[in-house]
Order: sequence, then C-alpha cells, then structure tokens
Amino acid sequence: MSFSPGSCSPVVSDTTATPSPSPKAQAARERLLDTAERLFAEHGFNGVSVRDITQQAGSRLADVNDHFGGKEGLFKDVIARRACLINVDRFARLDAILVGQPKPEAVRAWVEAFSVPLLMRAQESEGWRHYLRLIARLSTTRSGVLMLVADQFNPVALRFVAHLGLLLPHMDARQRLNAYQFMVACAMAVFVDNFRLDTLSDSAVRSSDFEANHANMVRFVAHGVLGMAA
Amino acid sequence: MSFSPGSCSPVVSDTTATPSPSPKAQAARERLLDTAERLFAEHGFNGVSVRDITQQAGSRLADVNDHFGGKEGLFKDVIARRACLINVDRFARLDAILVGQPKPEAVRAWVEAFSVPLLMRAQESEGWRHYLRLIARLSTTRSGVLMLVADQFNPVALRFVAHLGLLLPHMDARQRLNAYQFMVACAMAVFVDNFRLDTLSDSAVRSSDFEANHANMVRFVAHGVLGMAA
DNA sequence: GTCTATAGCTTGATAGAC
DNA sequence: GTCTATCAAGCTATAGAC
Repeated sequence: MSFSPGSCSPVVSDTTATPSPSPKAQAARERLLDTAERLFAEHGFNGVSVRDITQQAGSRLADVNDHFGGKEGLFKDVIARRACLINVDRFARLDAILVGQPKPEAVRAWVEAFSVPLLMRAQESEGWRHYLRLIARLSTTRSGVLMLVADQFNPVALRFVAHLGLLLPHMDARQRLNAYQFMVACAMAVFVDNFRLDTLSDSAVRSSDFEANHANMVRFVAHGVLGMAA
Repeated sequence: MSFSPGSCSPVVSDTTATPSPSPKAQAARERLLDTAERLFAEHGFNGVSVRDITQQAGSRLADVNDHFGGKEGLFKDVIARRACLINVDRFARLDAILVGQPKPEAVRAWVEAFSVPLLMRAQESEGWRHYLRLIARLSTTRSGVLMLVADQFNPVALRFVAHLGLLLPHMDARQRLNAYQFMVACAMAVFVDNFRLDTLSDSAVRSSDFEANHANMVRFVAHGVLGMAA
C-alpha cells in the first residue's frame, strides 16, 4: 500500500479495466455510497438494510448487488473511498516534523499530523462528517466484516508509533502503542459527535463544535503523551 | 436516582412486587442475560437475533418475550444489571478525594475514581469483561435504543465534571466537559479489548493486559487534564 | 447494464394448549 | 408461568426479460 500524493484513485472494485462507467451510472454509484455512508454511521452495518439504502438513494434494490457485489462490498467501498485521502494528508504532516525541534512542539505536531486532517475534512462536507462518525464507531468494534477498517489504517498506526519512537526514544513499546491508542480514542471522541457534551451542559457546549473540541483535544493528548513518557 | 451503597437492587423490570420468581426461573433469567451480554458486546444489538441468544443460552425462543418483554427489554436489562454496581464504587472513591491535597495527586485520584472500578470488575469475571466491551461500543453510538446508556451514566458524568471544577476551578465549562469526555474515551479504549495493540506489535503487547494498559492510561489522562487546564 | 419480480430464508413476536 | 407451533413482515440475493 502506497501513500504518495497521487495514489488515491477513485474507488474501483474490480480488477479489470473498465473503460468508462457512464456518467449517469457514476452519479448513481456516488449517491449510493453517500447514502450508505450516512446510514451505516447512524445505525451500524447490521442496523441498515439494502432496501433502506436504495430507497433513500432513489435507486433500485438490485443496484447494490449489480454495482458492489452485495451489501458487504458496498460497505467496503464506503470505507475505502475516503481512507486514503486522510492518510496522504497525515503522512505529509508527519514528514514535515523536524526531529530537532523542542519536544513539546514536536509532540504537538505529531498529534496534529494525525488529527488536523480529520478536522479539515469535518469542515469540508457533511459526507465527511458522516464518514468520521462511521470510523469512530468502528474503532470500538472487533467483529467480522468491520475489521477491514484495521487493514486500511494499520500502515498509519505503524508509522505514527515508529515516529513517536524517534521523538521520545526512552518510551517502551507498550507506552508508544498506548500513546497512539489513546490519541486515536480522543480524536474519535471529538468527531463521533454523539451529543454527549450537549446533554451534559444543557447545550451550552456542543459536540458539533469540532474546532474548539479539537483544540482542547490536541492540548490534552500532547500533555498526556509527554506525561506518560516522563 | 440514588447511589448509596445498598441501592443496587437486582434487576426487576416490572413495577409490581413479584413475590418470588422461582429459583429455577431466576437461573434461566441470568443465563439469558449473560448470553445476551456476550453476544451484544461481540456483534452489536442489530447483529444478534433473539434466536441466537435463546439457543446459546439453552432457553426457548419465547422466553425473551415472556421474561423481558422483547429484545429491547432484554437489552435494557443487560445494561442496567451492572451499571449501578460500577457507579457506587466510583462515587465512594470520588467522595474520598481530599480537595486539600496537591493537584497532581488529586487529579490522579479523580481519574482512578472513574477507572479503577472498571479495572477491578474486568479482573473479576468474563461476564464483566463482556459488559465493559459492550459499554465501550455503545460510547461511540448515538442511535435510538442504545442511547439509554446515557441515562444510566449521566449522573456519573455530572458529578465527575462538577468535582473537576472543585479541583481545578479555573477551567471553563468546555474544558471540564472535554476532560471528562477524553477520560471516558481513553478508559473505554483500554477495556474494549479489540486486539489493536496485538495486531500492531505482533502480540508483543496485548489489549487484554488491562492492568498495564490501565496504568499507562491513568498517567496519560492525569497529565492530559492538567496540561489542558494549564 | 438496467430493471422487475420473486425466491428462499430469517426475523421478532404471539396465539393458544397445558 | 411454560412451551410449541406458527405468523406476517422483512431480509439479501438472484433469475431472467429487455
């Protein structure tokens, strides 16, 4: 798996070179992906039927099987469509960190390399926000179909863990993995947008205020990593 | 809702005073709760059928409706059965924190008041470990049925947020809520036990080593809270 | 490729005997 | 309360006309 800037090709499920999938068909495909993304994020894989998706996408029941090979194939394409775009941004930021700079700044940059690409996308479109909620949901899952998310994000995890080893070489393997694990958990908590903050504060603080919550998250995680390492 | 030590009554769904539900029936009830807990944690509410549960519990299909009023009632009872036990332990620890002690120790005690009760239970039985994985999973959810978890844990959240205001009075409302939110996220990450650490380390580090991961988590969160507040 | 119709199965819930 | 048998609805996937 490569993550060079140009490596995020539009999703193509089959290996045969389809010459041109017809613009109208392509639009229908995107509508199905968008609708599935939203519904999977809201109700989970098993909480959504192919009928729900095709009806709300204004499509036909059989389209999911014709275009994606079934419900599971549709789910996989939903995940894959946006994963690479995030990861390219992350690696660009990770590579820009200077190992020579002071530890607090470097660790903060390490956190932001992971999370700022999420924040940018969250501000970009509602589709991205649905995607981030879906990813957050999958991060607390371990069963069957949904584990393919791990395959999409394992290379990211390994590079971030390795990079943390460069910044703070005295951390042991468990500390580095825990640091990454807790960073992911906090980042997902920001973008899962589950109204928890609203409920607890009578809507004085909102889960949907990603910018403010993200800023606090970066401070929290950076200090957490440094403190755990000390 | 009260959380005095004796307030965790065995789960009784109806409001009428059932005199004695027969010991054999009670055992069957517990077996259904245990099995449902395990399967819901593994596959989610929608990923499990009533048939799955009753078959694996050695029970009859109709028992779920007869004893719990349906699948949803069973789910609610699974959640409620153990929630109060955790929260009683938490409040006992929270009340034992001396506001006079130095900040780092007090904040660490605040984190442990939340998380040590989870650790103790995780070491107690497999049933508890299933329960914790279920709770972790629900923490990244916001749809319908599953939101009742929020009702179970809102009083806890409010008291922890308020107590943090006593310890670090200069934090604003958003910072206190974010601190609690990130603590929950990190604690859930420890107990979700999703093999993520094992995968990334070739099993050199294990998600199931709750004690070691919890210890790092407490350090991480305590420093994160203090750092965010600074 | 597009689309209708439907097969074949599983779902949650219940009726009704005991 | 316990238990069997069954219902009506919904499910994913596909066959086959165009």
